[in-house]
Amino acid sequence: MGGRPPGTADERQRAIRDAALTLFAERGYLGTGMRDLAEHVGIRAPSLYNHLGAKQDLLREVVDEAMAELLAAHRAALNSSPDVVEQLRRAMEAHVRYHAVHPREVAIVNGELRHLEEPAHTRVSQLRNGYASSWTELITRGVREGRFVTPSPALAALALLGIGVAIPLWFTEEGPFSESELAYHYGDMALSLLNVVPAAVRAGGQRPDEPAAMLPPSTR
Amino acid sequence: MGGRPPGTADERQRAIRDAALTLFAERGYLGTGMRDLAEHVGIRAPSLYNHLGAKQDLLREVVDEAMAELLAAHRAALNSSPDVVEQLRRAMEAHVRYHAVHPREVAIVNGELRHLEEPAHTRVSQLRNGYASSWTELITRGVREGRFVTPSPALAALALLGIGVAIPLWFTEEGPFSESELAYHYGDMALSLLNVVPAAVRAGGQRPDEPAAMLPPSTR
DNA sequence: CCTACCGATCGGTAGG
DNA sequence: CCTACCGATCGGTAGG
Repeated sequence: MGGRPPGTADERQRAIRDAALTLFAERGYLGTGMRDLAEHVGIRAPSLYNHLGAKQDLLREVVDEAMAELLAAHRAALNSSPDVVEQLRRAMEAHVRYHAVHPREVAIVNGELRHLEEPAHTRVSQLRNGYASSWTELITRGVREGRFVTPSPALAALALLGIGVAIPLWFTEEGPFSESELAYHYGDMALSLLNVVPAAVRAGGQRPDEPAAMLPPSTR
Repeated sequence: MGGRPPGTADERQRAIRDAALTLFAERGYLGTGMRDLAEHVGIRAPSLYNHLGAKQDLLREVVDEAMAELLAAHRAALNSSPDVVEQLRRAMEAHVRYHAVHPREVAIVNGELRHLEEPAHTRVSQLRNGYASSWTELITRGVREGRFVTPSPALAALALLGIGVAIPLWFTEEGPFSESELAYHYGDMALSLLNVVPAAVRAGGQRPDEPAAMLPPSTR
């Protein structure tokens, strides 16, 4: 059975996956050798092939898991409330929280996707496009309901997505903000960017597309 | 003197630089071989070394030029007006415009910087940090003057930077927006995100940190 | 899990 | 500008 440092085959596989996450994020997919990966885990390179079929499998598994978790958090945010403003806030918090908590996954999904072979590349690209479309649809609905004021829901969606995407780029050297501070403040910023019209104002009978009193920076 | 397809040595050097820009952006620094570069230019790989010292030189030159142009556009925006709101708008427009017009340079600066060797890596990293600091200082000044309302100038700065950084990521397949539309709309969004207080409201004697009437989406 | 090793490809040089 | 070629390193396999 298993030796001492190794542990079970399952633990090994998780250790390899974690090493891939760290090294692919730090050095890139092409910049990471199987020998680097093996050394990180404490074995020799050929032994890795007892746990995986090819280097490419590691990239695919890491990217698949990352996309699944991001999309699950997004769906949960959308299901958390019937109110479009609250949905937007929670979706932004989930987006920011994911990017802050999973910098390695984000770096890989945003930077190494081109090294993902077909058919996985096309499949993951469609998931990403679907994510962006969901944001555009959410904002479009908010505009239709008179709660958001923005000239282009698609551009606003890309702006909000970009805010999250950049987090790991600028926070490589452990910044001064916690994950929750980031989520909270960026949630507010998303509402500011969309010029949110408070429900009370709408109910008060003002025309929705008229400039309305601004929310204070924090609504909690 | 020069043959026909080649042209002058200077034209060759520019052609090589342009091929590096395209290929480093598309396939990454490590994913681009000297043979790929040579083929793109129409010569054999060893002949490249009549025009450059090493592959690394190409990366350094591309990154240096990109940073210089971005920073020059940023300084021009800051010098365009004494008004902090106008400075912010123009800085955002310059930021967005650069990222929309130079997707290859942006992809390389944001994705391949880790392959830049010292001392260039440290030097360029400092330029980037200086750029981010300039944004934070601009927003801090706007808050101090009562023109912006935001709980953290640093986080707001990172958000605005992120909006630009993501543009080439999501616009790989030629989107439906022009460079000028992007700059214009994102300029507005930046002002919304910062809860801009119009100069007229300030002059009217309201307390600067009190929630004020919101600007309409476009101020032009 | 290891050692030994393979064919391919890499950046770059020699020499003209 | 070319052909010929070098040493190093790559992902992966053989065989136990």
